[in-house]
Amino acid sequence: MGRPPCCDKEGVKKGPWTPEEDILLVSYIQEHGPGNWRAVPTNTGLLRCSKSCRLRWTNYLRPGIRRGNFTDHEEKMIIHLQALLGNRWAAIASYLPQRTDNDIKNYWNTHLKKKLNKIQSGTEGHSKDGFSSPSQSITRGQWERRLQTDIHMAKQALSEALSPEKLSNSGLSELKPSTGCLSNTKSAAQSSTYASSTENIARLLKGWVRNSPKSARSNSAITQNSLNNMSGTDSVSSEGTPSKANNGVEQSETFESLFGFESFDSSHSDTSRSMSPEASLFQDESKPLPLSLLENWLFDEGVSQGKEFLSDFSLDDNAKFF
DNA sequence: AAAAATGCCAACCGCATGTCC
DNA sequence: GGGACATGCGGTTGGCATTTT
Repeated sequence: MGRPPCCDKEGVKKGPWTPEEDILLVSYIQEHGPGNWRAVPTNTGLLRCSKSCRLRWTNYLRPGIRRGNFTDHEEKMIIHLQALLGNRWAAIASYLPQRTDNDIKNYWNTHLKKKLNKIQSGTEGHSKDGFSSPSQSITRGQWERRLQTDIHMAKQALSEALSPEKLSNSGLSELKPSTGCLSNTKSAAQSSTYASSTENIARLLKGWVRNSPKSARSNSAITQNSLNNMSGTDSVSSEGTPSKANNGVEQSETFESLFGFESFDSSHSDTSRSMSPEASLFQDESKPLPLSLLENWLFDEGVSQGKEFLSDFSLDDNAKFF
């Protein structure tokens, strides 16, 4: 059966975090950087299990998180990615660096699933608008060709995007992690329905990011390790990561191309430009999922449903409903 | 105004996966 | 190679907030 869960210990507190706990956690991470979660409860005196600490940090406290108010574009991204990837929320979140997997999952379960159900039931049997049920969709060969075309275009865009001249022309080389982080934190505080206590913590984090490049760097290493695989790579230099940030922006465009997005909305542009350290790392050239990987996966047996769905549910069609 | 119903989201749980010795 | 431990991920739930009756 394996070992008992870490949270089974007696004296481990559960339930909502208090501002005091948040501050304890943040100040500890400020000093030591994220990671080694096992040691966090002991070293901070928090009566929380390590998992709880990690979750609290990654889903709530870490800088650069944007909360609430999903934009139309984000909605479309999520819908499309969900069709592509299924309920792989962490993978989906890697394409929306400022959103946590938990946030996206919640949003999907509470908003988008219903929306889509409504749409699908409303259009069932009506193939006009190009929105028919999967069972009567175009043939496998047709959608595979369509998909291959998309992927080909995306690859082309990617290679263009990653060409040196494009990278140096993007004007993002002045991007500094701290500024990005600050703006993100600010926007998070503005747009969300945070409890005031959490806003305080956001302010605390602002100061931290500004004052502690070392911490900011370590901080960046926590996000989406499975995808980023950033072990030992100092991806964020003390002066920021112009090239990688650029890659991120361009890759977003590439992804946009893959999905046929016409343009990112302003909020997305802002996100890209004011990217937090971890956000820029998300956008490192090795992540999110490389297209080739996605491509391989797409042609894997198990995802035919998603592909069928995609073939019928293009973003353009979908956009009519949002 | 109060009770009931519904929505929403932070947090928990347990399994999967990665890493280290 | 394999066991123990640490971390990540996705599904689920508890409880607060909001809306409806």
